[in-house]
Amino acid sequence: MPELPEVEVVRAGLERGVVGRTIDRVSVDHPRAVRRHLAGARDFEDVLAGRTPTAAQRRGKYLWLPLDSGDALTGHLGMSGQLLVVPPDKPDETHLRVRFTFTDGGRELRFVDQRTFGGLLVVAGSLSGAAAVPSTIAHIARDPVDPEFDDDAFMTGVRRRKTGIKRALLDQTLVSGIGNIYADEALWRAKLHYARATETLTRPVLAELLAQVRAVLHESLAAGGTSFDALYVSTEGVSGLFERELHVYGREGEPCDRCGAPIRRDAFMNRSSFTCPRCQPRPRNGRW
DNA sequence: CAGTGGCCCTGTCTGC
DNA sequence: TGCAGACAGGGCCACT
Repeated sequence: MPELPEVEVVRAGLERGVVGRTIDRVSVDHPRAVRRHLAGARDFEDVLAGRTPTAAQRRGKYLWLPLDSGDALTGHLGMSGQLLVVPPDKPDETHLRVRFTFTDGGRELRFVDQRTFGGLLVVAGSLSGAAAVPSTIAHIARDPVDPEFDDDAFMTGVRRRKTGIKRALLDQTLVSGIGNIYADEALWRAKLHYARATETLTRPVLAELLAQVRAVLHESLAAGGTSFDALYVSTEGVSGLFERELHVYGREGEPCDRCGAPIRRDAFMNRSSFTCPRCQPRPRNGRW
């Protein structure tokens, strides 16, 4: 559920709450949370003790903290991951997976994850250049709010695909940060059906879609992200307020805010797609 | 090679 | 009441 706006809220919280503080001890309570750290949970704990995060970075839905050692603590929240900065005497969360304490004795960093789709790992010495990203994230495209995002390359890339537009929006190697919620919202705003064939979309249509993607991401950021339940919260445990501004996602049967037609839910890629059947007519033969 | 679909995981909700 | 099944879904990986 955390998509770009939610992950950005967490990144900002890490910048405020963790950067510049020296890690004292790390304890992994659930090995699956560090399964991508191939050297194992014990190594994860050992290599982080005594290290100091120097920044909090994000690309798409990935987060990383460059460390004074030159390594990077990298993470993904998956479906239900939370990074909380809380007082040490706060009772442990039910799904606490990793705990970080700091040498100043102040607030702890806790990785909490009910469904364990998320995870943390340390990527060794991969941050030499100023713009470098950890090697495990190198295949992820820039996101639409990144100043260096290449609009032309995105439009060319979409038109070269042979698939539906929503699949393209969800492909993190083409454009990152967009998940099921914001894909549906941006497509509704652009009046495009999710199955529209990518090769039929003109550059002006794609430019408009990209503008709507950016609009919905920025509006959600301003609202602190979208929280359907307690699964997405900021580092301070605060929910976002953007759910009340959603036009289609999760609104099956409710009237479209533009035309009044009841919102439709379709099965799509083992999940759901929400559309207005009138504003976003289903293309024939994947075309129009 | 690109595109597609199955799977991982747990809590909540619905229907028999 | 109890239990099975559906659903939530990002990303990885196997398969076509």
